Amino acid sequence: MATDRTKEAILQAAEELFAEVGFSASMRNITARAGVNLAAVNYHYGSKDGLIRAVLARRLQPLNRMRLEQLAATEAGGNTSVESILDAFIAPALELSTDEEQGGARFVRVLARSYTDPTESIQACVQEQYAEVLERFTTAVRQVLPDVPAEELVWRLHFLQGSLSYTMAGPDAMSLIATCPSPDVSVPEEAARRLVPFIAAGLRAPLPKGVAARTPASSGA
Amino acid sequence: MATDRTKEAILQAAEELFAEVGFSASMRNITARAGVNLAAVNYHYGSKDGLIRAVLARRLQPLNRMRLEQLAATEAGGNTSVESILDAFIAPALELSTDEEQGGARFVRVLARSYTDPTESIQACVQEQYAEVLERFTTAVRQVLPDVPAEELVWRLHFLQGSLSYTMAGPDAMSLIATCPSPDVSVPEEAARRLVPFIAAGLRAPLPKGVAARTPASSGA
DNA sequence: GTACGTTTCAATCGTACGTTTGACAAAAAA
DNA sequence: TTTTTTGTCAAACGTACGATTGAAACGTAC
Repeated sequence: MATDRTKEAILQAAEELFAEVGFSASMRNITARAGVNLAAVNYHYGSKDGLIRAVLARRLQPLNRMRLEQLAATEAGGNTSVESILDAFIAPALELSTDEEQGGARFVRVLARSYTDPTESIQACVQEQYAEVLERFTTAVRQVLPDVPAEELVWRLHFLQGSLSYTMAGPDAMSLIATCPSPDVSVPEEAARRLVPFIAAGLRAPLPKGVAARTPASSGA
Repeated sequence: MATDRTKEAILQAAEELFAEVGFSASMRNITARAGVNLAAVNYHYGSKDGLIRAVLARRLQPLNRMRLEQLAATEAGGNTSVESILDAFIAPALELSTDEEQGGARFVRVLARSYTDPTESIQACVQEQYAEVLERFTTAVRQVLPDVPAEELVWRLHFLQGSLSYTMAGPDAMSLIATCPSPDVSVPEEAARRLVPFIAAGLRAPLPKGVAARTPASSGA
């Protein structure tokens, strides 16, 4: 069907422009780049909001599926190190970000933008896609690090999410140093390779004052 | 002068709305909340862009000054732990975020938003304000952790920045878990208290593969 | 009190936005 | 063939935006 090409072209153009200028990219810009009519967006996706959700869901769904699969494979293989669990979370994002046939680094930037965007529907979409993954990984890490309370673990996984999204969000944010060798964020591989040990150490960090450690017996109540 | 009240009211209203709905808040909303005329923004700040920069600069300038002062005091006192340096970076932000007479938690959210905003002038403003602080803290941490290469250190400080901004960006992003006790991000104190040990451990983490450790003698070339 | 720079105000400018419409063609179904 | 569905298209809709204007009100110095 010719309609599939139109729908795909819109997704592609939208993804590109969302990465370049953010979600405020106009539908006129998007449809112009896609080479389709302006009304096609509302016809195929109902609204601009629907388009944004479609752009996110197209990549997030396979990404999160891969994360869960790799986590399951890791657990089945008996590898219960923090690094292997973290790798199951980060590596699929890395693969996606280096696969140009998929969104490539482009979509990772879109994803990062979506995390801090105030728009309600974007937040809802991201949360919906992310909820299951976060829950699964929280319980997985909890088993490996039984001394860390559940609440603290959630915090730390959020710190991971923050570092990941901010780092991927764009070269602009990180090219602010003249005196130091500025890191090249355009290669997500580089970021992930450095991020994993950093986060692994953070997850193992001693608890902050006032947060009670959990003894292996008191996990119930 | 009565003009000071107008200028202040605009800053206040803008800060509030930027925290609530992002920088896309309209000038009509801002001036309506401030109880001033629409044209006052362009009169006092030249443009909406100028207003955004003014909102950021008003808080960032004192904040960064305090960070540098506290860092200098820490170094003068001979306390050269990673935690004390990190504290000099985070604690002033925390104090600002708990001081309701200053921006309070509100501004921290605005600040977090500014980090990931794609708008060029916002990026430029943040980078300008942040450059000196980042450089100073990089060299400070480098002295405490001489084995970590400069480039790696820049990466890790960016991870810190990412975690901080994402965590503060909004309660929405973090209230996505039903099964776990959801963290309360509306209290930045809470976030900072948990963030410091996390980041400190990350800074001390073993280097990723492929990143050569720096021997104390080979720091030159 | 008059003159002058500063600040406020209502009104309006032009532009860009997301969305809708109705005509039209092409394919599918009857 | 007729009917219906599906998709595309140019044009326009109403709204909201940032910015500007010129006149009015203010404070201040002479």
